Amino acid sequence: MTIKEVSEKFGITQDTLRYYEKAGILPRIARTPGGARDYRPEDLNWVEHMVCLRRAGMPVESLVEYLRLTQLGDGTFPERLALLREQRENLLRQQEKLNEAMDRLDYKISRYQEAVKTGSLSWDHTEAEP
Amino acid sequence: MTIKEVSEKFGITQDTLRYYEKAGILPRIARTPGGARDYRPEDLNWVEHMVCLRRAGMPVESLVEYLRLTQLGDGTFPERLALLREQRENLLRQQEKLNEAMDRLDYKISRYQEAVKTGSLSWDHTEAEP
DNA sequence: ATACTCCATGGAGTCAACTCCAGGTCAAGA
DNA sequence: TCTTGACCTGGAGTTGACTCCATGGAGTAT
Repeated sequence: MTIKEVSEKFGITQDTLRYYEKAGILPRIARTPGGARDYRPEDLNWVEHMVCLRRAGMPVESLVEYLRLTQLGDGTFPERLALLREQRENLLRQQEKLNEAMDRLDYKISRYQEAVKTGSLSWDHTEAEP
Repeated sequence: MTIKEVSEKFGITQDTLRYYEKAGILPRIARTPGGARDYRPEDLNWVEHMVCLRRAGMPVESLVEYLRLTQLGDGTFPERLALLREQRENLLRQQEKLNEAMDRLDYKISRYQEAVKTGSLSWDHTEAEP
């Protein structure tokens, strides 16, 4: 599969794919005789995995380490497990922050809806207008 | 309240607080006769609000607009509502990405746990090892 | 042979959001 | 009065993650 097809399949640019490979979160992709990247099915799985984790905000640096361990073979299962657990904790913290912000937004939205309907905002000690 | 106290209260640096003010996501903070910032209780509410939304990844730019509208008065309720709704959509999308990544991590973690126990990883078509 | 399109590389540039720093003011304590 | 510590400002520097660009090779259609 060409880089163009892969970039379209996953909705990221070709530049990003090349950057990921250089950065080390994708393995060295096979080349055609002419030198063009030729993504194999296993590569696509890994690309999808990385794209998903990146979209959730996992740092490239951690993913580099993860690929490195994976390529070192089965002996690194415990380290990989530790790394994934740590990242899971990070995602969990991120989820909490999102939920907190979501609650705030929902509260504000409901207040503004009210205000738009009645034309004024009744005072509330939880308000934070400067 | 001094900038030091505020920074400790919310776990952000003094530099960040000054940056937020300059960037326009905090209102102009009152000063002591000597020129030092003196955060009032309403300021603290707003700071908390901004810190919470920033932690969830809401862009500074949107928050600037939000503060601007707020300071323009009650006539901007509809715009503020629209802005908050838009940001709510963003958080929702972010939540979905997080959930997707979380599922992947959990799956991987369970597989690695198994592997660490048995000493090997049985093959699985959903695997994405490069 | 020419043109066109896709792809490669190395390196520079961009962007958001801080973070750090130099040089200076101010108030309180020894 | 001198020192110390917290604070000020404007501006430069950093970080992470891309994104863009100039230049050049390959493969295909005319």
